[in-house]
Amino acid sequence: MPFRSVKEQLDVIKRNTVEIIPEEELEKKLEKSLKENKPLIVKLGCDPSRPDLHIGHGVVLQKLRDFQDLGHKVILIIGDFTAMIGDPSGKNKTRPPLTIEETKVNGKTYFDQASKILSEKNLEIRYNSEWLGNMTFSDVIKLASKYTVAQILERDDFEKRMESKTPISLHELLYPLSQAMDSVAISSDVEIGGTDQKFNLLVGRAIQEAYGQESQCIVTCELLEGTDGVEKMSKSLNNAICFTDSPKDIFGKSMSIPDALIYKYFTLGAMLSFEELTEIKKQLEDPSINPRNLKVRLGYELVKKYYDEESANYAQHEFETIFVKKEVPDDIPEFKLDAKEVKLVTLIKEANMASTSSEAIRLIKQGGVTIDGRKITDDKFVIKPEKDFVLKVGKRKFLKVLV
RNA sequence: GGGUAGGUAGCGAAGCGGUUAAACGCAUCAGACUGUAAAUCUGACGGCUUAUGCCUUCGGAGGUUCGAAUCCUUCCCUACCCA
Repeated sequence: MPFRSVKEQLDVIKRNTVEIIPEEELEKKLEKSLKENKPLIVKLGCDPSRPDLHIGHGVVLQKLRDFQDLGHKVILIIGDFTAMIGDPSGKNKTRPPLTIEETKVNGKTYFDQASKILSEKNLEIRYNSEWLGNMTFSDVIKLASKYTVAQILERDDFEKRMESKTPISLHELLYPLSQAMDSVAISSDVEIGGTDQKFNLLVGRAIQEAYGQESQCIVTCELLEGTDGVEKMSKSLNNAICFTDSPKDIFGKSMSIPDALIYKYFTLGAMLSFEELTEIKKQLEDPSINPRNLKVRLGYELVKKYYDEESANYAQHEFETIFVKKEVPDDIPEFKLDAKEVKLVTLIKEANMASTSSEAIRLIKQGGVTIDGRKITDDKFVIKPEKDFVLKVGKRKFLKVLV
């Protein structure tokens, strides 16, 4: 398949990226690829210890997709072997290592989710245990000799951990090197990652060179803040909009982001076209337009991107019903009640509306529980239902109880 | 190898023999309010079918005591300084 001109390709590649290092080299690679009609090898490393993808990952995956659409070959590396080390980034703590089996399962999950964005064309998946698992100790020593302690310790995470006196295990220092080895193994031309991966990606360049290869170019993408607006998006920080979230959740979570983040989410999350973004920007600056309405649009666009238009409409409708009109949504889970009478606490717990009875009691006492819209604050309340009823626990848990 | 400081609930961090299920902050959840699952304010925040009751928690295991997160012994783990 014919490639587009270098300039056109660069335009696509540059969109929503932070840095291309070094840009001239990428240009040369693209020229060469065009001349020889040979696709570039584009690498993305995936961490199977955290298989829950969120829209922050979406930014990077979309970039990968761009490369696919430009006709290049994308290799997704499932870091099943490196997961046994645990990437020291993100959390300033040593991560619990995973077994190879766990990482295999997670890798599959990762891929399933990633295919919401990636195309099947021009895609290859490799597990890095394939080559890292076969390295002998002397191979490791050879690899380790290519980089210095001072260079490794330059990495931001390590520096911070040294400062705060949190432990760094020796094997964690090897993480950037093993990731670099992946680049050597597949002779990647380009590696993509979030800006937090910059260090690792650069190590890849150095190690490839040390192994007699041409260095990869690196393309970094912006990180998306989580719904709290402060920390970067991460499942463990509970501020992530995940690929696997229900349309309802994606919508609701979008509504909960701070106003300042609206534009960024439209750009990086929903990835609207340039024209649409300009329009959004204009609306954001217009004081007569309620930012809430833009968030409604955002929620809609995100659901549309990750599900479809119908789900988006539905999620929006549900949100309006529950939170604006404060009504019961159309579609709520059902629970068949067998007994003639039951304590409310028991029912809440058994229907999984609360995880413990203490929690159920708390919810009742705090006025968070209603039956058919009637607030129940007596924690000893016993239900003797004659007909079906709707139980509401907290803000957004509904249950239709069938008698 | 020598020394010092530590390991407390989801996280951070007080407490250092009794009224301590354990201050405080963050996170979480609920209520009020609203433009929203935003912000703010208020409250809850170990478990038990609910009890001025019982059970389980302060790195692990023992011990002293009427009583231990707090004292002792021992083991495990971490950081820092010196070598």
